[in-house]
Amino acid sequence: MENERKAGRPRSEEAHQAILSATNRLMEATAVRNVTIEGIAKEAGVGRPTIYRWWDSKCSLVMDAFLDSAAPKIPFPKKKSPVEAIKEQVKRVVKLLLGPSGRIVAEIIGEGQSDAHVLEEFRERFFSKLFAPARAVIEWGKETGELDENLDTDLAMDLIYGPIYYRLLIGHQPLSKDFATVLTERVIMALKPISSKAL
Amino acid sequence: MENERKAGRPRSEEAHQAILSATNRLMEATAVRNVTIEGIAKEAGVGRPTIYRWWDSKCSLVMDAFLDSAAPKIPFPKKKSPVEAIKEQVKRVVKLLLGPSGRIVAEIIGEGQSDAHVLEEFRERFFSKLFAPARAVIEWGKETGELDENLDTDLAMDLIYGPIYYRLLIGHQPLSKDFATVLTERVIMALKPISSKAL
Amino acid sequence: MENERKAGRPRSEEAHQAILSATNRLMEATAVRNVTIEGIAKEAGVGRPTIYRWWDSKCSLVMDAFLDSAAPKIPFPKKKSPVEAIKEQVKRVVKLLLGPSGRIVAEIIGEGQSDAHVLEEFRERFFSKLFAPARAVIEWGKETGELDENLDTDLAMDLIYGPIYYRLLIGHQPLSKDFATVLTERVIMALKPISSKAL
Amino acid sequence: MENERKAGRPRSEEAHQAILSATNRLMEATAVRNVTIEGIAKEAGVGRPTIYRWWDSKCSLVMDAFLDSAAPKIPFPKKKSPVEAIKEQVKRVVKLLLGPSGRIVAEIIGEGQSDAHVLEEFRERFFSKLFAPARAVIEWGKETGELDENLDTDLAMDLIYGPIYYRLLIGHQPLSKDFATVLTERVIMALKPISSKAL
DNA sequence: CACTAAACGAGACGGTACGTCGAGTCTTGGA
DNA sequence: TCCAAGACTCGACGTACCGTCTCGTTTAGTG
Repeated sequence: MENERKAGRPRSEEAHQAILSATNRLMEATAVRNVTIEGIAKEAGVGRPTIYRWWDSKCSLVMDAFLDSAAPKIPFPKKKSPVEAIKEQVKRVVKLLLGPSGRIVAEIIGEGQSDAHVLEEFRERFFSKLFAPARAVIEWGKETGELDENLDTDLAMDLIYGPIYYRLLIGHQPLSKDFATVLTERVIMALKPISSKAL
Repeated sequence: MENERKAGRPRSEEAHQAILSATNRLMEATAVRNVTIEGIAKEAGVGRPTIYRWWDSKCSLVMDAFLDSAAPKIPFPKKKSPVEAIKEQVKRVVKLLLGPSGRIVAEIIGEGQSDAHVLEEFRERFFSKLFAPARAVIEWGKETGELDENLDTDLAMDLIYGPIYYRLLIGHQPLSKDFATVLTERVIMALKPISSKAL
Repeated sequence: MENERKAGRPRSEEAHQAILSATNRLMEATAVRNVTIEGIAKEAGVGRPTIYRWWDSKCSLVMDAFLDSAAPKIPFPKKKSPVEAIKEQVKRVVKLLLGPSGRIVAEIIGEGQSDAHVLEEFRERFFSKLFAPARAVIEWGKETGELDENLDTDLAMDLIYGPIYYRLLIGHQPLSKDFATVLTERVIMALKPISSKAL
Repeated sequence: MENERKAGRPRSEEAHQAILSATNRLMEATAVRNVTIEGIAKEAGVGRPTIYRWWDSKCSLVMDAFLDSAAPKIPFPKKKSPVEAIKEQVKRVVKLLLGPSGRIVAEIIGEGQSDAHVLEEFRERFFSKLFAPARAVIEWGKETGELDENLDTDLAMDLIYGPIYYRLLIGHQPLSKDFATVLTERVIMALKPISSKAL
């Protein structure tokens, strides 16, 4: 009833996966920029039209492939306090970006600068998923009073993660665990209730 | 003495400028990604080899062209206090990035994600120049005591400008004058002496 | 007893005819060369494999379709004399080739140049059928003495029909009724008993 | 003065010849139909665009290649009489078509059935050149009175060469030297003055 | 003042990858 | 068992740029 496909050979899940994993292999081996549809087809042992049948651009394929494999699960551990939770999460994000995913994330964002679709997909499918828990923690902090209740959550997110992506993308200074530590220490100061200053 | 070229037709400054301005015109018209050497040559009325003679890649040409024209001079006005100076400068940077240069900067950074040269040139020729005064202001603030004297200047830079570039590059939230205002208000809190905490 | 098919869905005569007539429609609309199996399947509302099940190549399908519809019946009228009969028949062949079938015949022969099967099928199924009566007339003429009794029938056929197909295929001069007339007048001269020359 | 090309790298005669001879090699090895631009490029060690720069279709390339190499010089020997000359020339044409050129000629004509350009080029560049002398001989025969002075030269050409190409293209009977002989013997009868009949 | 040598425009070169089309095969579910 | 639908691999298509390579033509400065 809800089955819309009436007839026809069903999509080959085998080919589908072969394409995704070939894409991932190539993304790890070379710059995303230099990954070509042709190369993916060859690596996957698949006809090029098969790729074009299911993805309308290299970008959506790259996104799919990235999310399919590297798509990082950053489990958000319940911590005793919001501040502790933030510290912990920043550590994990930095750790993730220090790994091979970091370069790929950066390159995808890079591609996105000249292709709005990529950026949009990236935000919707990777970003918002990854950061939803972080937003929740900030809200939690605002409720408990540990963070300024007037704090704009979007701004808070940018204060925390902006510097991280900044370093990732500009590369003027390396990302590192230590950076994560000192960053959070400082940034937390900006998130606390202003009243404390009044003391 | 160091002049090695003895004879021969000297480099045509005319062609040089034609190439740079053609590049700028094209960068404004389309994505940097889609600017081609071929297109530049045609637009400039110049042979392709002439471009390759003087630039070894599209990227360095793009950088040169960008710096040649759009290269923003952000004059750093002396202000009564470091904090005021920071606020003022952030406002100007955001204003700059809101203009047409913003997209180009973003695209260059984007290209840089798959080409280390671009990123390096970008940092050396645009970035460090643009932000040298900002660093100076932070140092000044540390001296006057308005900012924490133990503050790492690099970290401070990232705290201030990270969120801006983050928004520029990810596009999850728009850059705006208001953002500049609230951003600095918050971020300044993170830069102040921790002594207040000692209370 | 001779029915070997025990069970299963019987062959759809409907589909069979749909394919043939779709092919004819397309052959009339475009060059045989540009008729594709894909196009036929779509036009006939039929799956591509169904076509491959019954015809092993586009060529045999095209032949079948051509014979199925356009396959010209050139009824051979009994005439008082062999020479009259030849004249009459040439007229009819030319008339046929001047019509839409002419182009299709030419195109099939054209395809045949790079595919021996086509040519063979064409000869066996179209050609020999069409020209069997003509051969009979020539034999008749040889018997009555109107034509040279030593005349090789194959040669005679080529003398008569060669020039017609020559014009059809090369196109250096147009086929026409007049051509048919003058052609036969001349060619008959070559078929008569040589003895007449001895006079 | 008549030099129109002002600047730019001149066309590589090397590449030009490599393409032509590669095409010829492939045409001899496989059906013209199955010769691909890609294959030619590879065989010639040449980039595909180089071919497209100079030929707008496979057909014109094939024609050029054919004329470049196989382009048969059928020297027309002066004979004592027109009839002898015709016999001699028919022999040579048949001999030519019996060789490897025959198949290629047939295939080109075949391609021409679905592409008017090919046929036109074929007629203009191969056909008319090849047959100009034959026409001259017929005219000569008409002048000397050996051939019917009222004979239409076009028709005469078709009577002579029609049967040959007919066999070449239909393949119902083989071309052969003997065929050439008996053909001319008969066909000459049709070309002689009709007056003989009056006797 | 002629000569020389570098830089110029033009554009052809061998390539790579693009996105599309059609061929012929294979695999479903339904009739 | 046959059908429609349609996904599959394969390979050629014609195009856009790439970066390199001649060409013949300026155009300074040197000898």
